[in-house]
Amino acid sequence: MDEAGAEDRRRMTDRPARTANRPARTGPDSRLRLEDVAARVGLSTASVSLVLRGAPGPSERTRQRVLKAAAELGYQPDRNASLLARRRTRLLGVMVDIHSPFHAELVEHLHTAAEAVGYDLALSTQTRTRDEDTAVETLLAFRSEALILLGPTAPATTLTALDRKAPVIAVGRRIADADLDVVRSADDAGVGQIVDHLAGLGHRSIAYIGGGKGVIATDRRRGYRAAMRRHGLGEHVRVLSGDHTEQAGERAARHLLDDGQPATAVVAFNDQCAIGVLAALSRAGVAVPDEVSVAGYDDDALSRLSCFSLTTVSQGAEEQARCAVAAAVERLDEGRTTPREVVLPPRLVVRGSTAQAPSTP
Amino acid sequence: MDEAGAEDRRRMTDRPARTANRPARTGPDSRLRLEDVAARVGLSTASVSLVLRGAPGPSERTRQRVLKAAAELGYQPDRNASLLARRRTRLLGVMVDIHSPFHAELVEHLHTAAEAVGYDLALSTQTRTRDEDTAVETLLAFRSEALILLGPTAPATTLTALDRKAPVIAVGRRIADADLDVVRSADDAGVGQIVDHLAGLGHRSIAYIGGGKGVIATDRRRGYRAAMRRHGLGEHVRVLSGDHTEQAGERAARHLLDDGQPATAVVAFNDQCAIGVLAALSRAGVAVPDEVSVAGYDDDALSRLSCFSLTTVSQGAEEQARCAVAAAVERLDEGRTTPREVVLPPRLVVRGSTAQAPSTP
DNA sequence: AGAACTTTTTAAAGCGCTTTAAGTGCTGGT
DNA sequence: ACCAGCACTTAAAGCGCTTTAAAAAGTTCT
Repeated sequence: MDEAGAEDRRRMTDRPARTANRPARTGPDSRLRLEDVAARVGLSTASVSLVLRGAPGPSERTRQRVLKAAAELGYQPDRNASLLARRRTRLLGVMVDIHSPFHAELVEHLHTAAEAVGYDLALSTQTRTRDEDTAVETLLAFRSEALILLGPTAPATTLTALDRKAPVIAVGRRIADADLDVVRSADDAGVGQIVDHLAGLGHRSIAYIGGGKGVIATDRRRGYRAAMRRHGLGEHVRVLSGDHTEQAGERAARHLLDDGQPATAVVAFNDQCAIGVLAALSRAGVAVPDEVSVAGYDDDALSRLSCFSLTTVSQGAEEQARCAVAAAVERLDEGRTTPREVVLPPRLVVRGSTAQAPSTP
Repeated sequence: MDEAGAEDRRRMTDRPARTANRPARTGPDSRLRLEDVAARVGLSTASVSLVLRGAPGPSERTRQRVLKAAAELGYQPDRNASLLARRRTRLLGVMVDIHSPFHAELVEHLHTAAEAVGYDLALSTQTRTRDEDTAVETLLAFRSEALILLGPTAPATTLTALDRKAPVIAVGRRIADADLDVVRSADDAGVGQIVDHLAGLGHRSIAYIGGGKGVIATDRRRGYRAAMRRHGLGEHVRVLSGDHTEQAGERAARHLLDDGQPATAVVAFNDQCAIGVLAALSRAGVAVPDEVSVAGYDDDALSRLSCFSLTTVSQGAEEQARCAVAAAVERLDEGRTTPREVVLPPRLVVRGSTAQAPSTP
């Protein structure tokens, strides 16, 4: 009875039953459909759909039979069709710079965070040959419901415009006057923690190597100044110009060495730059951390190398990822419409490049 | 006339015309449909579809009007719906380890290569918390037509099984006896080039630090042995055990130093390991490259740092990416069914860590 | 046994797009 | 006039799934 019913039903579809004569090696169009498994158990596609999504309704018996059949057939639902049918895609579009190790970490945590709330991730990368716009277009074409942009460089106006197509969550960059969600870490506080750490070790002459004039660089520099003053070291404030490169670090370090009054500690804009400092000091025969302490920022993979063992600041990728996903969910599922900025405290990572200030006899 | 027609047509759909009362801030379900732009110009969706895909048929006048309307409305096609309707997705699923800089480069080139042949990329990453299976499942759920797996670690049997669902192209790893496409670089030849380079600089005592017992490590070690023999340096062959880490490099380097007869050149399994060697040598006061030359493998970002300036071997990401996409296209569009292995020659990158062998007086 | 529910199951209408067969007008030839 | 032939256009049938309203099958209670 059951079987006969199944046969009839199959014949009702006007497409030939592909299941029967499927070639061993399947081409692009050879996948099983919901209907195939429905036919197998002699039920409607509706029931099968219900079971497969764990929706309430089907009886236990039906449930078992369907699951068994689906497993035997190796059925795999077509996400596209499914998403087209429900009105939602439950897809979060993530733009990353695939060359950035920090973004890599973020993506890792975004995955887990998104999964927890039943969302999927669509990844699109911006590279030297593929700009932000293209990446975002792709994300939109996949019908991402929200856009999580890691370190976007587009101007605030562009982002605001984009936000009208889908909620935008900018991660890692402070964005002035844009009407959108921002998740970032407190760069000033991060540098502040480094200065606290060094001051606690007895350092007084703590120099800073800046990172240029970007938003982030400005914040970090401000954090340095504020922390120095907080420790009553206002007169020791010393900012050298630099950028995010190793070369800048080397240059700045040489400047310091050539000076009459070298610092006992150097804080660099980021890890790359700090490594330049290390290189220059080592070349000059200055011992780190015995004579000079050095600190970076970002907790790059670099800073973990035993030959550097750099004290640095970690940006808390996991927390940022969680907040970004939470922000997206609030927008999509909880109807929040007013933009929100989340600023997270970074975390000091003490390694071997900082130590007690040399005793000044 | 035109306008009235448009009105009628719009009313024919039983969904309320969303275009009219769309909220300023669009929710997940607020996008324009093909029908909206069709209504705007008073044409059928079929014509609009034709125009938008640049298909032949529509007249120039129609073409212009449609394009104009689409632009004005800011229409963006729904990729999902579109892909569901054609039977193809033209999507290549790419599994990457998002933490790998080399994969990052590959992805970059995969993008351009895929675009050139009209394919799109779906990215899915494997991480510490997300295994290969999950990543591949995602790719399949998006209905990728082929799977490009970067550095897959799954056993050959698993990959072969997977290949029956969609053509699999394994990149970067030699896979014995699996019935699938492989694109990789010739690891043995790469190490051979390093040895050639060093031998050409007059080195005779060239030691090698192995990378364990993986497929790649085996190939590289074989390449070292073969090259040494080719240069008549068979009796100088010296393989130290190691792995892919900095620590292994340090350990091996200390071994060499403690030995009575240290080598004048050290070739490491990879860059990380080579950097461990550099660290150990520097600590021991041995000058690189004046006393000892050091070389790595992979052309990591690390090796480019000026403080290392490591001679190494680049794997030619671009070429590998091109070949991987080409392989996928052959499978999908040209009906190739027999597996093919593409082995590309790597490229020596000479930097500052290798130099003329010290004259032995 | 039949009413009044409750639990399961399903038919059918889409989702937004592509595609094909069938139109609809126009030429121009006879 | 009439028809063949051409250039466009479009109605309609899907793609594989979800969802809803309604039918079918079971229960329980008088």
